[in-house]
Amino acid sequence: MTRQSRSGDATVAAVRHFTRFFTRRIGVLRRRLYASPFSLVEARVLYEVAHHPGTSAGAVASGLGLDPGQLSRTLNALVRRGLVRRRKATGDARRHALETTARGAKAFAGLDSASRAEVAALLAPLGAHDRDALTGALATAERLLEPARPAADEFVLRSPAIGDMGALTAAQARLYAREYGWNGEFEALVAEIVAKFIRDFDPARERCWIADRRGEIAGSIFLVKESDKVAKIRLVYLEPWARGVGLGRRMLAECLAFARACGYAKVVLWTNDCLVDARRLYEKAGFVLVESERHRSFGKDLVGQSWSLDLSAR
Amino acid sequence: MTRQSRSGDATVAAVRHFTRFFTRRIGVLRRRLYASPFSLVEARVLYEVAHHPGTSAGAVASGLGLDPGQLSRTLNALVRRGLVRRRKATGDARRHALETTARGAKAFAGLDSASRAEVAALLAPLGAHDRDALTGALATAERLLEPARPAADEFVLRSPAIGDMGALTAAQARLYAREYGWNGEFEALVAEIVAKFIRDFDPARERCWIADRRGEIAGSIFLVKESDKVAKIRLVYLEPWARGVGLGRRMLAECLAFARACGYAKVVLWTNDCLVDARRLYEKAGFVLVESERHRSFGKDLVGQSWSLDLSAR
DNA sequence: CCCGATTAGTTGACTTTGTCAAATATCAAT
DNA sequence: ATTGATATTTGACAAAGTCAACTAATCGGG
Repeated sequence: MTRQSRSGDATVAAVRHFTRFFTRRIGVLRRRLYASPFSLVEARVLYEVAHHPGTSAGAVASGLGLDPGQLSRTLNALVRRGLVRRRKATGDARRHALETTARGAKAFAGLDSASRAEVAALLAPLGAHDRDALTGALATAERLLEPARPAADEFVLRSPAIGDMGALTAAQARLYAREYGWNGEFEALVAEIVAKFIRDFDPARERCWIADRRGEIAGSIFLVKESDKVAKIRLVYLEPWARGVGLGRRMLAECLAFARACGYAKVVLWTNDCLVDARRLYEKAGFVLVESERHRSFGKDLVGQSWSLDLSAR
Repeated sequence: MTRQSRSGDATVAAVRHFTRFFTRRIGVLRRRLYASPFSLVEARVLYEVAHHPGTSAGAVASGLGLDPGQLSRTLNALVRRGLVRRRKATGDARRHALETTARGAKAFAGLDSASRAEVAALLAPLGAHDRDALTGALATAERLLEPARPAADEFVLRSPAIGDMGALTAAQARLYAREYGWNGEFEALVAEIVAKFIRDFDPARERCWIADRRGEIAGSIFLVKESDKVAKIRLVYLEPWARGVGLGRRMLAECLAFARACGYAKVVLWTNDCLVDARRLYEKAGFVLVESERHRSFGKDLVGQSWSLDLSAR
């Protein structure tokens, strides 16, 4: 997937290249639509109205990037054909609430499934792995091109698949390298931890959760067995773009629920004091700081912290 | 980045979602062009002619996905304005060779740099890491959407950056899982090997090459020290889409040249007999099979092979 | 409650883009 | 030279996109 820091120019070139490529590729997809009785814009408007019943013309126009005038005319055509209804909106008489008629909904369903089939045909030659890779790549591209915070409900907590351990290693190594300047030593440490996790995995008492958004890894948390009564949380991380939507809390809660269900009496973890957000998370969950010691690791002077949570209390 | 096998439907939905997103995003970029005296199609045609001097109308039309008629008129407009020249092509009098005039080249340069600046502005909020991630993601997406074999000269051999070891681990684990059904044990092994490589790295006598195509990892090869006189090749792999363009040979050659320069007398490697392509590569480079033994690893019954190359001979 | 400024949407008058079929000029091969 | 293909142009439109003027409602003070 990645990378050696390239110049800004190279990225600009890559984006322009992709834009040209995709314009051509989309062009092909678009043209196909002409087997239907709808023009491309009509189909897009129908899609928008079908997906957001009750929207206003303005919302549709800005959602599709269309000129309000053009949209008005397109809507007229759809209304004339009995596919879309304009209804008085509640409160503001300037705007109309738009919705599809029964006929419009049916026409849209036809269009939609045709479009789906077309894309499915495009993807037919790809194997499962390539599909997953494509899904993730598109999610990454969109996230980076669109400066908007993802919604909490887009994240799924799932167990790891093959390759995820390596991907996690890469993600964490890169994250801490750019945020704190840690060196390859940290990547080696993570690689050793995940290798050990795979080798000694006890499915009944250990688990790993991957936070996944549209096929892109957003974070992780591991629970491993230290002894019969003590579990240890490891490799907690969250991509910066996935922070601030309560995902960390959710992951920790999931992890602790599992620890309780396993009958552990205590959960411990080790972290560094520079990871402020994570520390706050542990405190809120009831963890207490047990020990703190200076150490030199990953090319930096750090302060390691041991935290502990008593599960038998409560 | 990644993934847990999702249904075909989910990928279709992801592609459709991205198409809508990108259509809107491109729309914004396109409109900006209108500050110039060129229409969008004129600009695109000018771009194509400037980049491929001497092309024919047909080539431009199919390259941009334009109707030949539309293109003909657009060319007329550009010729009328003195920006493009039609010249008799050598051999075939039906087609004209197209090229920009001096004025056309100048106009194009202005457009081009404006477009570059615009994309650069779009990317301005991104840090180096995000830029690299975007570059790689776009390369992945394009590769998967366009069924065309990459050209040999697009691949660069470079040394690893932070995160590459984890990414390699993921890539190899996934590759061998889908091609040969190997399980997580293999991923653990790779993670251990890369961890050890980082920890014990001897820059004078060891090296790792990453094959990189447009920010996407396409393969790897490692040379590590076994003893003063013996080096070992490890973790050789090549993505299926990067095969068949002589890249494997190039990587092995690079690696062996380095081994020679280091003064090693012998290079050894261990592989499995099911990796047929790799074996052929080693044979061609002069390696001889030293030993072969059955073993059970990665959830499969395999035949391991030790190969050796004497560097002192020759 | 009224008044000016804003906002949502419509309409008219365009230009640009995209489509399709027919026409013209070669070319390649018998 | 004739025939069937290929490259490009032209004509006639349909669809998409732009821009400014216009209508009707709403909002935020006085």
